[in-house]
Amino acid sequence: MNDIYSSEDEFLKNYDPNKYERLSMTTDILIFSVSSKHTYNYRKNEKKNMSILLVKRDNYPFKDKWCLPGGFVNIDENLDDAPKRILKKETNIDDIYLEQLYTFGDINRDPRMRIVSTSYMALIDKNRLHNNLSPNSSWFDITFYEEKNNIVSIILDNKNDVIKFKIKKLLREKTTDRYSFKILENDNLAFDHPSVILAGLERLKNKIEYTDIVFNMMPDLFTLKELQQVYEVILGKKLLDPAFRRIIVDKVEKTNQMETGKGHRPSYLFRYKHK
Amino acid sequence: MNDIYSSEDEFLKNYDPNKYERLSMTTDILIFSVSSKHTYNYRKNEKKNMSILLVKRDNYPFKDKWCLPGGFVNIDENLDDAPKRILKKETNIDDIYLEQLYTFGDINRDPRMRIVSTSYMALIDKNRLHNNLSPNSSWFDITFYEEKNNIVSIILDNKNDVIKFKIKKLLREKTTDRYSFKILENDNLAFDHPSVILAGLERLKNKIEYTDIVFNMMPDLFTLKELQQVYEVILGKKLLDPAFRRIIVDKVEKTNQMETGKGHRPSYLFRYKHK
DNA sequence: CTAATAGTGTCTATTAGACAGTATGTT
DNA sequence: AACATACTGTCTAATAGACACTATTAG
Repeated sequence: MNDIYSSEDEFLKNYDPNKYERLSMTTDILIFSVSSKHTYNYRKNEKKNMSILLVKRDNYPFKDKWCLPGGFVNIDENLDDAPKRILKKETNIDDIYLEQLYTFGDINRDPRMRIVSTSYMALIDKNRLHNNLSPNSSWFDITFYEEKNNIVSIILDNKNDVIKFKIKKLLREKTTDRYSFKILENDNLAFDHPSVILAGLERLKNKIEYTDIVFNMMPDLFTLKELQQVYEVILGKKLLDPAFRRIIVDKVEKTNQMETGKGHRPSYLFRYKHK
Repeated sequence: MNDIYSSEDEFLKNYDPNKYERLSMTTDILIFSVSSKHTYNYRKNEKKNMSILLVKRDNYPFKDKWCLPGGFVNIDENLDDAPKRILKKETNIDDIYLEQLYTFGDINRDPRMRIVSTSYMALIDKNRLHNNLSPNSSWFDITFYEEKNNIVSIILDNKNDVIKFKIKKLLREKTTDRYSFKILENDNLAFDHPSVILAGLERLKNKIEYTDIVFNMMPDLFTLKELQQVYEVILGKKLLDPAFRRIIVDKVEKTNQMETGKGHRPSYLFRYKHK
């Protein structure tokens, strides 16, 4: 086993890449955005919601089920470049916020063969797409709530299909990993993608508190109430106006533009203040 | 490309796993622990420090350099099981805290071939090992400090060898990923392991504030000052005694045992209070 | 005018930071 | 007694939570 070579070059020349059986890698991308639910009272504000882009599979495995956008990592492509390539293909936009989330590598997570998948989370302002989506993809509104016993229910809805699943968060005493999830119920989402989505939602919930990533999902100009609603929907709780404004005030700058056409006092528009 | 099959079974039977060229995966493990530096004044307390276990490579590539313990992921092994197997081999202990850190997958990160590596972070109380280490591995004390311009200097020292490296944290406007690092200087550490170590230190620094993971590095019984010193060395700053005690008091329980043999007032010993 | 929301002032409660004091072992 | 550290009391500063008040628009 420990063959003896006189130099690194010689070693590399003789290296057998098949000493360990090789595997395939894919990447799955959580593309999160914010949606607005229209209300039929002209006075009332729209309701904000999180949404996620899913793709309908037109091929086996999991034919006709929904799944996260993704694909194989090419052999001559940096791991990080795979999600960028797919994101570009899917949205036709280059500069999208993207961060690595977690790598899922259970033996049987893919029925085809051994495939390890590194998931990424992308945040985008949906309006930048101008409905410029590939035909088999669709935005799903996200509703999620935590029941007792560390069970999380997630509902995805694109007005035609509703996808529901439940996941139990496993808290082991020692090898405690945040993303150790067990899928309890799942109808229509392919692979282990329910776990990936939950991992993403938890990352988002966590990072929104100590980073500025929300602004990647906001348009250039927004009201503070809109921003607050995005925080609220991600954190799953109401925030008090004065407290929220105290926290956010250093991150945004007021413009002299205002909303119009609302049946109530109009709000100033703000933009993200890069530091 | 879109072959037509009448069923998922038929599709799987005909699936060609070589449609995409396959690659190898490895895992690298950051095994963190706490060390104590003896002082030659009988009155003074020992100084605590973080330490990390490194292995001297006895084979190419990077022969005779130090690296993180790790190895190839087997084709019939869950991704998470690879670090567990290696950790068991390295320490002969089963129940070690372990969490996935990040997956590094640049094309040329390994001179042998295309290898993607998922790194894990393990936390252990060094005393559980009873110096039961494999002969080519060694604990290195960690010193790190952040210079200006997002440059971090890290020094690893095992009293025989000193390993120094500098890393620049890249903050890109859009695709901002925490672990986008550029290695500026590096003498003696193999592969991209400097980046892996920095990623681990940052994760630790972050998670110590909102989780109880520190206790995985502590012995069963410890003084509050020892615990405080571990916090201080991970966070890189001094903490005030009363403030620290206020925060920690709910997580520990006082025993009726005390230290002995110190040239000053002895401290009560505490243990972690699992909730 | 009214409904609905925007935006602010201020009081209180909680938490964090700072410092000084008292307590207690070994040599 | 002297040293070094353990541990606590308390004051102050900063932050978070709560509520109420004023402001402003479309219809």
